[in-house]
Amino acid sequence: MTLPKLTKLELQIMEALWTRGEASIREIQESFPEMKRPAYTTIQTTVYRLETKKAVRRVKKVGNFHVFEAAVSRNAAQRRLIDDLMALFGGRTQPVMAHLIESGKLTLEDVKEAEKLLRQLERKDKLK
Amino acid sequence: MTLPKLTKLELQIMEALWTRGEASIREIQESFPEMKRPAYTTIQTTVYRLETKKAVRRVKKVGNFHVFEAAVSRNAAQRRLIDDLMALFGGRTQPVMAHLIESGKLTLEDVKEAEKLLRQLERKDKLK
DNA sequence: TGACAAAACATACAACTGTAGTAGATTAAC
DNA sequence: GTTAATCTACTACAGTTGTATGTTTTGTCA
Repeated sequence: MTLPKLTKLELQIMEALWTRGEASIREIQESFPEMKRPAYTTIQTTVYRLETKKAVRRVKKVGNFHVFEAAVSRNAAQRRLIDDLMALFGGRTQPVMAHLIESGKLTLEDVKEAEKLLRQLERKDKLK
Repeated sequence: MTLPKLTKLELQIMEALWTRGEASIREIQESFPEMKRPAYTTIQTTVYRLETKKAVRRVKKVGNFHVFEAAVSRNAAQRRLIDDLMALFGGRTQPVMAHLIESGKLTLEDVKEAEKLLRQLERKDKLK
């Protein structure tokens, strides 16, 4: 059972659920910056679709509205995004890194941090 | 004039053009691994759409077939892909790096390489 | 030069996505 | 209880993408 592919809007909705834990359609809608807030029913339809994809589930009903929560973790969803991108690059990280650097998004600190993480991981691997 | 968003199939077609320089529909089609080779007309339709998007142009006609070439660079297209992904992460590279590391795609060499690149860039910046 | 092969071009169509309107149900508020 | 606000559930529709078919054009070779 692989986790579904999520679109941009779907991800924004998931983001609201991930940060809040639970939310109603209205709350999700209001989490969008006022200037680019889709109609209530747009959010609703998309949440329903997420439900069909098993990315979201309803947890309870309060008053006359339902409360939803994420059924897939942020981590898994993000991993999926990155894996998909990497597949487009034939799994090679080098071009990706190069682009990140050229565009100035990757700083020396980021890289140092990454290096630390890697060394930690290495140690852990040795233990087993 | 921003460069168009390309889908997976479109990118695969572009890849064929980027590596070959020029190619006919037939050649593009045959660049796909036999087991997952779309029909000739599928490629054709998609190339036409790429033409509409100005990502591809026809350079000449040889015999009764057209020869196409990429009208956007691999570099620009890849940059676009990564920018789009980064936007989903709010521009923060950290989570992306973390995922790459966790999934074992990013090695210590990769990171060292990135560091070198960064230092070079830094020097260049100082000069101006 | 006429038949055949290959390519081009136009058209189609279903799935998916973003978008939203409407009708009817539910709840809250007097 | 009646009404106003809010939700839900259903329906719709246009743009994009992957897929392909059918028809027309072009080129080649006997």
